[in-house]
Amino acid sequence: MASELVGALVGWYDANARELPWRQPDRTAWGVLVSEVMLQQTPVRRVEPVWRTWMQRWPTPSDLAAASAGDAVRAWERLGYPRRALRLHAAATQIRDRHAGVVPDDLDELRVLDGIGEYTAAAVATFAFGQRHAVLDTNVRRVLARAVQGRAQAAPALTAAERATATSLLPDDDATAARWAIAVMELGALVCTARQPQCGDCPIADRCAWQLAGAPPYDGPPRRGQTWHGTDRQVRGRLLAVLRAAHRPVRRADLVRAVPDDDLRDPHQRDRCLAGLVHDGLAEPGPDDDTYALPG
DNA sequence: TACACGTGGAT
DNA sequence: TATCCAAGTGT
Repeated sequence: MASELVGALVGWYDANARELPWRQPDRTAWGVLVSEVMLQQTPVRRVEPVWRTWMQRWPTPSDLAAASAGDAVRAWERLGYPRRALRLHAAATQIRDRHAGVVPDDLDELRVLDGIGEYTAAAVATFAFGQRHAVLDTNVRRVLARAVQGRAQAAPALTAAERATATSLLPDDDATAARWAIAVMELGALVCTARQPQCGDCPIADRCAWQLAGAPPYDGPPRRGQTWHGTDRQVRGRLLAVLRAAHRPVRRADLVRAVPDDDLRDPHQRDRCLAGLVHDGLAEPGPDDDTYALPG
């Protein structure tokens, strides 16, 4: 029965998968790794053009490692969460120094690279190297929550039970498991979506536990919404946008102009955020202590 | 475990 | 307009 599920989903994927550059036959493991980091919390449409430019400029980990961290942050453009650019740069350096510039194909070796967590390590091992791993991202968790568990959405945090379910569904051989993994994720991205699932287009709707239960609404613990307006995150973003746009050190007065007092939640917010950016390695103070720039 | 961390499109 | 959501990770 599980094999029927696999066949239905893999067949659907072959007919409906998006053509993305990191899925092309000429893709590299590095390209897959870069795509996975960029796609963390950022939609495909916004990643694609940045990924193309990035890969043209830095076609191998060693190429990126030879650049400055600031160049990486600037090339990250407006994908968001710019610490990912810093970590990707650090991972490239680690790949150059510890793996002779070759992206490792071992799950545990991938997992300890900067910015590579449980999901991304499994994704690279699976999509770039065709291995057999449970790949649990938000899409897969939602599909399994519905199709297997019969619930409208997954729990707020990944559970051991979900890992066990995903592992139990994995086809035996590596190649099929890898195709299954990408197929489930694509179904979650295109059909079994969070807001308005297109169950009429779903290849497994007839055996979906959630559909068979009458599509009951979510009854788990509420998800905390992301706060935004007036937060440090917003102020950090505005400060960093100024540093990114400038190609020389920026005076404090220019940062004050970008984030005026009236926009602050408290009088110390701007200084606190600036210090936070410096602490995170996203900004560096100049020798005079009156200028800031992206890291060199 | 819960929270911090950017940005922009969709509803 | 406000809220939700998008291929998560680090602390």
